[in-house]
Amino acid sequence: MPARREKIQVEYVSINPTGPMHVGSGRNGAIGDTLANILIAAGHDVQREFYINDNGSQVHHFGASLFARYAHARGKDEPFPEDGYQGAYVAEMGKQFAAEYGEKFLQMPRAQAVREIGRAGIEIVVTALRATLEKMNVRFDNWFSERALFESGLFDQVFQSLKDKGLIYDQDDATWFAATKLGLEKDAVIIRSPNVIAEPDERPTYLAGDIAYVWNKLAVRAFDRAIYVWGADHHGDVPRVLAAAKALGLDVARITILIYQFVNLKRGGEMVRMSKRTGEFITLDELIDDVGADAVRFMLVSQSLNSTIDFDLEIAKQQSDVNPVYYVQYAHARIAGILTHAAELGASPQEGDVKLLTHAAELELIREMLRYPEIVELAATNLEPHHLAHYAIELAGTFHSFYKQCRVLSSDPADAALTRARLKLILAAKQVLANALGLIGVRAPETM
RNA sequence: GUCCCCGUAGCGCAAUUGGAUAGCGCGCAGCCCUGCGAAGGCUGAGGUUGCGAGUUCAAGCCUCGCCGGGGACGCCA
Repeated sequence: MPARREKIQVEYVSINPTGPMHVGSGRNGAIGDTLANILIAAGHDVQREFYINDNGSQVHHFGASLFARYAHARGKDEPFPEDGYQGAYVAEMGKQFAAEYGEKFLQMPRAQAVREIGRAGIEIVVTALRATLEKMNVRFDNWFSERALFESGLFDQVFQSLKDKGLIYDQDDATWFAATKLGLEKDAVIIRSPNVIAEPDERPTYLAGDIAYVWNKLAVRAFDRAIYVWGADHHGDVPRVLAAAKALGLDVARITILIYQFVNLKRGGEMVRMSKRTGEFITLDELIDDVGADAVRFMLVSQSLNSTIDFDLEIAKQQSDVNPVYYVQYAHARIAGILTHAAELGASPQEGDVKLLTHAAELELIREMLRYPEIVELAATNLEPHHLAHYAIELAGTFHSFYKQCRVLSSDPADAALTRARLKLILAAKQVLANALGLIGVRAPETM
């Protein structure tokens, strides 16, 4: 148990809901969800959150792309936006909308149509994201809308607060956050110039949302701690958010932004170039269907956040041995098999006397099980989910070794007491394996 | 140019925050199923932890400098 039960929010995935997930987001989900599980196991009060970027320019871009595809599907001539989303899924959605809504979006002013179709599209994508994440056992307690930060007036409030502190200024028609006054190297635009974007509600940059959001987390909702899971490409944003939080009077020690490195997809050693434009794009969904949810999740969570993951499709598919998740699951299923057999024989772990467990392999297994709480605490303290995966492998190995050396079931009545003791032992081992796998979000199967 | 991550056995990765003989999986050379699941167990080969200095009783881990790989430095998300 921790010294103090903290109210912790873990926010993860939070990708733009404008397209399917790729493997990197899968890593984010595996990390975040596992971390949340671990913190709960360590005795904390945890809330899991997905931040939906449903505000501003990305909705516009997505909406404009979708509108164009929709219009085409209705036989109308509509120019496709230059920086639009070219993925086939957008065209597919455009067709769906054409069938479902008919002329509806063509009968309203274009700006309104783009906005409405964009929002409708995002809703559909979010539903799809949710389904993909569910497959991987990645769950959330709350889906938080970025737009709400602006519509509720919270952004205006923190903006004013920064302004009062002299940290906001206008230049080149844009509004800037004076990060240099807080020791950073550059200032950053917080509200874009009208020359760049016409629609007022699309002018706030991501930084604007991030600042309002951190205030919402720590001041409004009063979490003791806010943990973010971000990809390496966002590491440059960290100092700005922290600086802004500090300027608002928040204790930055309550904020932890975890940065994980990229996932490279490979096929037989060759890098698979992921490009939304060219269409050579392997979605997380396809990967899960191909490789299996347990294998994908285990792989993504078993490596330290600091190391880049090379995910080779050939290896992951063809040689399942390469993925130790089966090794661990096999240990669990093996125990389940013995227990089933034991029940058939009428043997029971009831009243098993652990004092009879004196074999070196038995003691080793007990020792390994006793490490579990220590590992959970280590992972919770350091926010390092990968320890659980490695521990699970080691526990499975210890069990397999025990299994070879010590027979559990015996038909000899003279062994009855030892059998009960060993049944008790493996029942415990099964539970610990299931617990470890549960934290990782991987199934603990009774049979394989 | 500045900043972040990585470099550990042929390959993929660990190493409980600086501690004793650096571990695990795959692969490789062998061995073990006429009794509980061989998706398993056992034995063996394979390491100057990228290179060079430094700090320390002690460095894979900390500091500095190189080399190599990846990422970030937008009125993009």
